[in-house]
Amino acid sequence: MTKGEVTMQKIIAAAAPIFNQRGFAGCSIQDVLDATGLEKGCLYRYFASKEELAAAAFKYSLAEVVKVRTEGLEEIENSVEKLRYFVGRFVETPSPIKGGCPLMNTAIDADDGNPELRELARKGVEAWKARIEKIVKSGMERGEIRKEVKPRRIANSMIAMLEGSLMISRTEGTRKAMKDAQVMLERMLDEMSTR
Amino acid sequence: MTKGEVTMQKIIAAAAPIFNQRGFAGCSIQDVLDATGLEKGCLYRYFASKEELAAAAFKYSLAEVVKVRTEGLEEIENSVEKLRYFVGRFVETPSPIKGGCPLMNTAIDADDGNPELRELARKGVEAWKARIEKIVKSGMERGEIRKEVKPRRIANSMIAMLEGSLMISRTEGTRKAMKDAQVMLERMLDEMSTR
Amino acid sequence: MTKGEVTMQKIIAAAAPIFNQRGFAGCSIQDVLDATGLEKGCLYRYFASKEELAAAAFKYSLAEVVKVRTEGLEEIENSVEKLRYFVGRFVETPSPIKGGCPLMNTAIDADDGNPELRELARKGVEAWKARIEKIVKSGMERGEIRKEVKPRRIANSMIAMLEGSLMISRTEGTRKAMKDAQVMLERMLDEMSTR
Amino acid sequence: MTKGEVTMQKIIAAAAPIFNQRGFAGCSIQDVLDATGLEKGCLYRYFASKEELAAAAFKYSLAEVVKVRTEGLEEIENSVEKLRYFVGRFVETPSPIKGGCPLMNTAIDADDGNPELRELARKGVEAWKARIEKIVKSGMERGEIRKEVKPRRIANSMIAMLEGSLMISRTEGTRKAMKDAQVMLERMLDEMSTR
DNA sequence: ACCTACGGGACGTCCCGTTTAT
DNA sequence: ATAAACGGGACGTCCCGTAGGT
Repeated sequence: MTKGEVTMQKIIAAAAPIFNQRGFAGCSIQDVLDATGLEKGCLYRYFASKEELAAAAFKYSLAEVVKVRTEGLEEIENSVEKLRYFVGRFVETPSPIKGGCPLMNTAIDADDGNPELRELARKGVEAWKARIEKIVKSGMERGEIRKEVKPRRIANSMIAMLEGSLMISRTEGTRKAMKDAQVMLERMLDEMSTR
Repeated sequence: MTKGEVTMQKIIAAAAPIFNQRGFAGCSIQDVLDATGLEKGCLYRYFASKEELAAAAFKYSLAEVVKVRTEGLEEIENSVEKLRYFVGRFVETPSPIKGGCPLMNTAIDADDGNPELRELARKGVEAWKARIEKIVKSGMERGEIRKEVKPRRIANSMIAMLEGSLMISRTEGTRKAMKDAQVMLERMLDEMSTR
Repeated sequence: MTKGEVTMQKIIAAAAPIFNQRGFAGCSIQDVLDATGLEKGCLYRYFASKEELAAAAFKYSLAEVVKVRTEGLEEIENSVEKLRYFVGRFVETPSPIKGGCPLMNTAIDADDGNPELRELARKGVEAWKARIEKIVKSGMERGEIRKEVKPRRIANSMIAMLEGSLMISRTEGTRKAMKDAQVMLERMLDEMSTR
Repeated sequence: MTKGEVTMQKIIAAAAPIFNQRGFAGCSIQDVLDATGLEKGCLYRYFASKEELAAAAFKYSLAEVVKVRTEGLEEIENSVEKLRYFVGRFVETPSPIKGGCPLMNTAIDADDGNPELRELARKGVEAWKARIEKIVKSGMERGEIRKEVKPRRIANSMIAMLEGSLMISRTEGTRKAMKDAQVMLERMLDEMSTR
């Protein structure tokens, strides 16, 4: 890793929580510079524009969040348990990037204007859904999940419930909504299980 | 309504979709002015600051959204049907203010900084939850809803599912996620019903 | 004086010693901003470029210097005494603008490039020479100064001696060179006097 | 002279007029490079910093100037003639380094900040003064110069007059001021002569 | 209600001085 | 000796939010 790459990563890591907390329009390049101790000329060597920096920061944030939320997931074999584990992990683990879930933040923040960010958020949701759908499908093949279940609907419901309750929890400043979501989702998982 | 009040309302109505779409930091007072045809000096006769304008715009947006989502609700007597109606209405009726659900937008946008807006969003969520909880409780009293049900959990789940799926739908550009949410919520309502 | 004019003067007064000390290329707009407490956007409302600001600052510096050096000059009637007074004043009074004589500084600093500043310095020297020449000529008319004297040569010699010795004094950090110049110039004045 | 020394001298000779014309802050290392056809990395093999290069360039400029101004001086025996010759040479010979007298330029340019250059300029003035004082003193010993004369005052006056008039001449674009200085200085020399 | 004045500050470009690798 | 990489930072434009004056 060259010195420049280190610097670039440093910038991204510093920018990620700033963009995640304050949104694209709500923070300035100067805020990022202050957080890194670097100067403008340096930053613009690595990122052609604020948009590009925001995109890199979002990718980083999303990767960090995914890493933390899926840690230990592969070691579980049973698909229902996998989903249950995933729900628990989401509910218990706070976002490693300050400012909450970058996927939701960016989806909302970039919804109008900033097509690049918007597209990245879209892909993030899509990949998440695909991952859940795959688990459900494989569970059906393995006979762990009932045949009538619609994988896409499960994926949408899980994500919606988790993100939605996260939003409520953040505005309320309590974890209650997330706990409620967990109960409901576990009930859903029980119902679709063949056991 | 005096002439001044008309002007004020005109400004608010113009500002609402702009703030809702682009967020507080993402749009300028000039954007609002352009939408009204008025000039800066005039706006400052009615609103002391951008924050104040944004707060007024949010209150307006929220009121509009609540009106549209609860229209016809009071005419339904059965509490389960009431909730079912509400879900349907949410899923089918787009936000009357451009830019999606102002509650979610503002909750996310104002999460860091802008305490006034943040507080307004909090109250909005709180009121919504209270309304649902009240319906559930009255349903329990009326024997329409099973006793084991936790009103708060129902409220949280409904709102989380609806807002979460709304977010997915917006990033995807499809209504699928919302339809899925509706199916799951109706299933939930069936289960809690005494019938 | 409008608020803007006050601000403009504040900027000029802050910029004058900075440019005078560090030269045009040797200082930055930011240095001036720091000295005023203002921000860039504000400064560029009043000055279109660094060059323009430097020109205004130089004009101000020169005017201050001239004011201080010629104070009390008009009350003296005899032309030789006038010149003597002027020499004394120059030797004893330090530049009111930090950084030494702005005329010499700018003449040297702007000698290559920066034609506007260069021209201002030229005019400054010209005016100074003209003033001295005028005193000499009037002295000749009044019979106080000998007829053979060449006014231009007196002007050139006085200015050269004063500015040259000022330069020496500054590099040495002593006032000796200036005192020596004073002695020589007074001797010169004695010789050209008819008394 | 090794190959490296040749390169070093080439750089210095190229840098001298550039620094002398534009000042330390007013020119860039790239300007020097362009004048030599070399590349940056190469220059930094010979000079550790811009300051160091500027110091070397100044030393070179000063040596060149002194050489040219004192050429033929030693062959003159009479001290008054020596001084007269010196004045003439100064007035008639332009600086061999473009941009005027490096001593004055550097004295002004480095007056604030850049202590190394400042010190070099100081030493340059000091040496010049010492040289003139020595001639005066030896003239007094030899009986060519009157006893009442103050060597230091003569040195200061000569340098001040010459440098001061040089400054005037450069801003005016005429040689008049220098010629006037020459006349005055020769008159001064006549007066101090015992003949 | 309009219009202009005002100070603030973000953005991005350019290039500088220096270091490193070749 | 060349050339690319690196961090620093100056410059100037644009527009923002706000205040006054008309």
